[in-house]
Amino acid sequence: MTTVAVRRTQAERSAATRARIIAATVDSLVELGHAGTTTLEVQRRAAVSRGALLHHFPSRAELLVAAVAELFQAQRDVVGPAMLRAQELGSIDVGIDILWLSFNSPLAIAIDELWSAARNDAELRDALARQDRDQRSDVRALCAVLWPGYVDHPNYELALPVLIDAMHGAARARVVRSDRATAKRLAAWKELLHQLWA
Amino acid sequence: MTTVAVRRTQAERSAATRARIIAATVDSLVELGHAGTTTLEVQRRAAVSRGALLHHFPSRAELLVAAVAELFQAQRDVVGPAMLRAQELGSIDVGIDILWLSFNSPLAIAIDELWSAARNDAELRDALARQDRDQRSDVRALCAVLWPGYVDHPNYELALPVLIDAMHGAARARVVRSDRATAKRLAAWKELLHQLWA
DNA sequence: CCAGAAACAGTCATCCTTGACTGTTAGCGG
DNA sequence: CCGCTAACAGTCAAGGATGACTGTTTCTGG
Repeated sequence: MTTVAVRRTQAERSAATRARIIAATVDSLVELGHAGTTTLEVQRRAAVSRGALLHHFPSRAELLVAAVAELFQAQRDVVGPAMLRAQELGSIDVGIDILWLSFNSPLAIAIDELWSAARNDAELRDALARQDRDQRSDVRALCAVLWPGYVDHPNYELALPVLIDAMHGAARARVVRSDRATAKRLAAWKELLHQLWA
Repeated sequence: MTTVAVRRTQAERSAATRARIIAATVDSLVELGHAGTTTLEVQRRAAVSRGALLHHFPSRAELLVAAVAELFQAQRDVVGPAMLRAQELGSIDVGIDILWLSFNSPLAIAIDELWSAARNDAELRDALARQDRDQRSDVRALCAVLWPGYVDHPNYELALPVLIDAMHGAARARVVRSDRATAKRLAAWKELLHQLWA
């Protein structure tokens, strides 16, 4: 019984394996957190041998850093579709709902998990700092699309960072709070922007 | 050479050792994070034997839960003195500076570290959820003292949760951002409250 | 003053993780 | 078609963490 596998170039095989490994890493980060994401766990989830894993990522640190880059790219693909689906762009309320999505994706959770680890890992911290700068630009651009009518409002630059920080904080606090509390937050943010951008 | 140690009751000895262990745990949480806070590390810092540590806290989990309670109590003692030192209570700016203190103490960092771990530890999560409720009451009471002149303002209830969430988010983002960014945040919050509570 | 319990001390087996190491296969350039 | 290299497979040693276990000291109630 000979293998009748589809012939693939080495580059294709390699890329596929690498992608599987990173996807497994992200899944593990979401489900088990940074501490639970051992190289063995990733290896199991990706169904690769130890040799394959170590070949692509010589150390656990390099694996996580690679995951950072991947997460950043994937995060971009989360909000875009939501924006396209939104009928009534320009509304404060719809904009906040969409923006909140980007803090709720599994990717955001994985990134958050890495932030925690970064406090004691200089290499990871640098990687995340660079990624954070890029991501902030993205978010700013996103907001400009969400609320084109308000970008020139004198309170626009004031409210945006506060709103984003608040979402960060609320997303984090969700671990120990109820869903109802989160819903209240959403309402409060909408009310706040309505007042500030009146 | 007989020991000439001061005679202490068992309860005193026990309490002292227990306190040393918890203090060491908090220190380790701040310096090394949750993952780095092993029972061995705590044992070394507290200069106690393994038997002593395991006697007071049979498992690592119980140690961390005990640290939660201790942290909560200690957190209370951070802001109080700052409030007393403040000359000009009632001012928005001073109030924000003081409130921000409570997010900068080592204790806040340790608590944050435990929040990260709580996502994968039900026992810890429950302990933190209870503590979070208490702490939120405390913060509300603190704000009432900081801004007695605004508690009846129609926007008071609206602004407070947003401000606190934003501080949470900013405190967390500090890991990957500059101090200058933090200073900007402080200014923005002040400006925001000035507008909302005009 | 003494029996017993609480508070500590020190050691150990077990488990887990990590990355190094050796062996094998599949594709690519010449 | 052939030698080489990248891609993968599987095993292993070293280190560290955890909690169980046994032994010793210190206090307290009767």
